[in-house]
Amino acid sequence: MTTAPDAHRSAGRPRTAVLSRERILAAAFALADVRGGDFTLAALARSLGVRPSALHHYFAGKDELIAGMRGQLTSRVGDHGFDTLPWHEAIIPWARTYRVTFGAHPGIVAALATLPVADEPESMLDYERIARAMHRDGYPEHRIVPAIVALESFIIGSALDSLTPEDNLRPVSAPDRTPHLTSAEEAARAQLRTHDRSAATETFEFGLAALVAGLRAAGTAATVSGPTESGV
Amino acid sequence: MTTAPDAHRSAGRPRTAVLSRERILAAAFALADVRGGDFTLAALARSLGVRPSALHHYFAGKDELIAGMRGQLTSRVGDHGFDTLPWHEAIIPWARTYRVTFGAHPGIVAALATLPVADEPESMLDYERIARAMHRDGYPEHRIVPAIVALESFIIGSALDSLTPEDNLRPVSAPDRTPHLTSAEEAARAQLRTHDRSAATETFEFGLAALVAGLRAAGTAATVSGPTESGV
DNA sequence: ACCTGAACACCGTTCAAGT
DNA sequence: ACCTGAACACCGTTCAAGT
Repeated sequence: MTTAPDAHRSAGRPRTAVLSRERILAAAFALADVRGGDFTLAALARSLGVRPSALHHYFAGKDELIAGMRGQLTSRVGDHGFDTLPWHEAIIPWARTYRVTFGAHPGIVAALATLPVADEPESMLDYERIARAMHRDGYPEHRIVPAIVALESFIIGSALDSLTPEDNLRPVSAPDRTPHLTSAEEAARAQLRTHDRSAATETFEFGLAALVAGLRAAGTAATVSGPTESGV
Repeated sequence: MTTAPDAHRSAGRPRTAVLSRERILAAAFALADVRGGDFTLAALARSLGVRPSALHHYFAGKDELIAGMRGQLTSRVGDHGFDTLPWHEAIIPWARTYRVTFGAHPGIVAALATLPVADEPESMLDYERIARAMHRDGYPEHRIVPAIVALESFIIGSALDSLTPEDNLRPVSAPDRTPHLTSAEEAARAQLRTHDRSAATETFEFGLAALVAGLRAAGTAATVSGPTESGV
């Protein structure tokens, strides 16, 4: 929370611009970091010592601001050795970074996940690296995009999961009505103590390894079955 | 959009109650069905021919309303033969239903995914069925909950993905800068024409099969590796 | 008990007015 | 060009007042 450097600034154009896309984005991330804090343009303007209307000079609206944040986050994820490692190895640190990068801003993940990716160059170059590595490693051409999107869905879902209160799935209310779930929960909890990781992170690592292994195997298998759209 | 049966109702208590939790929830789902429509209490009240403040008689606030919707959706998912089929078979139709049930309400998925699951009995009984089946099939006790949560993360992420515009990942802007991604996208698109499914559904089926296969294999493998929390 | 109507403290966005 | 300040059309929530 940056305090206003000059709270009672006079009207009219300042001698030197107090705002910039960079400064606004930085303040926006700082605002999105706080947990329960509602991510509003009013609060953002307040933290910058400025009126809300001033923000519209740099971003057309709230959606464009969030899109800007998303673009900056995507470019932060960066490369993870896709050129030197097999795709199924390089994808692991990439997925980890992706999850913590997006999960680090509780006030905004939902908006980031929901907002249509308006064809960002950053995302495209990110995907291109992965697609190239998978192609090089002989992954079936028509399954490359589905595999990447499936991974992304899991990562986004995991980022959202990491924001829920810790004891989310713990059946406190009626342990006698959910005996198997309760004992499974306890077993998982006991296992957790041997690691330096949260339950959400442990689950993510477990699921990620499983998904990547499954995607790898599917890259060499014959076909995938399932019902038609109209049959659902 | 239900129109008000009596738009200019007089003030004071009506002879017979015009609202109920059931009626409000039904109208809320109808409202959440429309794509771009903002899900507001004002719009909900309007569709019920009632003032916004009247809703607070049945739900403490917007969050409680959404929690009520979530509970109703969860109980709709229901059983899918976990008692008679192996968990890795019964889980497939369960996951499909889960995704379409939550994905059917664009205006609300993000809120559903974000809102902390306040210990709903419906969810707990749902998870109990799965946990019992996995336990019966010899799945390692401490991995049952992580497996379920990983699946749920994938499903939530896929539900969000299914709401984005169709050509989301298609690199329209600079196909020459993303050659591998572009050709992979085209190959996937060609493959898609042979099925009666959307790209999102195809990806979901592919990823689901891979994840379940991976989780199954992890249930018989030795250990899962990964970095510690502090090392991320 | 069940709803209206007014009130409160907010939103995001637009736009004339100042320098 | 860059910001303020007022204005607009909204929000969700509270609460006295009516029947």
